Amino acid sequence: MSEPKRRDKAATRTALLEAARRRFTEHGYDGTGVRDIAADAQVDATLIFRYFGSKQALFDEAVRVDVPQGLGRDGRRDPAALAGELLREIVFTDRTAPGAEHPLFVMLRSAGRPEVRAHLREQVCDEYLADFAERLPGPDAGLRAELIGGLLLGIGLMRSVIGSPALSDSSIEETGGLVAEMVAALQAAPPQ
Amino acid sequence: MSEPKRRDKAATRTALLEAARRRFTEHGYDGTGVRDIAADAQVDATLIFRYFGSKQALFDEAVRVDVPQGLGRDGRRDPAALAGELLREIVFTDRTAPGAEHPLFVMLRSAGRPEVRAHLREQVCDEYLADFAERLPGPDAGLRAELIGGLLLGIGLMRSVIGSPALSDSSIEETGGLVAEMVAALQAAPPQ
DNA sequence: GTCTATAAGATGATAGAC
DNA sequence: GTCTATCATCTTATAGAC
Repeated sequence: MSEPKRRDKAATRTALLEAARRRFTEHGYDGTGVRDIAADAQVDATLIFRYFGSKQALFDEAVRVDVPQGLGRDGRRDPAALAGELLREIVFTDRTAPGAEHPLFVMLRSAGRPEVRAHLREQVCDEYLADFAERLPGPDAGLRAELIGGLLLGIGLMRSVIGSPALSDSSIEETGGLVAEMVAALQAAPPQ
Repeated sequence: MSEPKRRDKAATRTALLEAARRRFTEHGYDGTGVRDIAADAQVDATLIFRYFGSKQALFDEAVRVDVPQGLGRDGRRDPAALAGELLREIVFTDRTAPGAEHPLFVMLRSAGRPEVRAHLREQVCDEYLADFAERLPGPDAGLRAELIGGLLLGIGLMRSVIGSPALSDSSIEETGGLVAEMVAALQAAPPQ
């Protein structure tokens, strides 16, 4: 028998991070124990504290995401195209991959914690939606931008947590085409 | 000093149910302890087991909702009007009221539990969205219906858990007008 | 670099006194 | 109809042996 364990700090860390992302995504922060994560990663639970300090710190690192700055900032993309990009980046990720669910949805499932909610609002409203508000007409541009955010988040929710049949099976082209129409309508809508 | 407590079974039960709905909505199933609920309701924690049997049973009763059957079944309402009704019923409830958040969002925050997810999918897809699919054109009517579901759920999410500024402050008329435009666009969209 | 043992506290749930 | 006391189990986290 070879070594009983991979004596490799980096590999252990990565394995823990991926297992954490999977567990937190599926069961939320409170529903996940450090023992569960460690078992999935096939390492000892105490290593979590050795490498990350605490369960909370592991969570923070597992859901950390760098929002792609200025998604269409150089080009003058219209809102529908922007929405399409976000749809691909956030919603239509390959969820068969190791820790592939987008961090936004991991946070959504752990939104019981106030700090997680604050982080979520910051990221969604201030980072992702800022570009939309600039490109939408009317005095209610902010509201329209948030409606687009709600649409994208809702689609992701239907696919990942609710598991609705049609959306879960649909291709990004199919869904993206319909979403583009909805966003275009929002752009054309008269002030309410 | 008068009686130390309201000796009233019905009142205690109701108080527990309302406190449970509030707690479960805000902190999710796992983030809520029976002691928390009892403290909010100002009764003893053991009464939860006396009246409901278990924490899980209390949760089930707290989130039970009767889907209004056949929302526009008698009238031949179009999807945009139907969406408006759901928006009012599900999203724009008065959240200052006692246990007012719609049960769907309580479930969403406790979606770590598989049974809750199943219940959620059943209610959203089979009950709420069935009426839409019938009224939408094209071979992808089911997909379009789920997009509407995602939009409504996403809007509720932005308001309740994310707390996005514009949507949270908006009136149902304002938001409803924009939602109607988006749903109409979905109705008019060519098959993808 | 990894594991054993354990601390210190919270959890859901029960039995029985009042 | 309500409360006290308690159980068994689970939690995060730490100290220290190997």
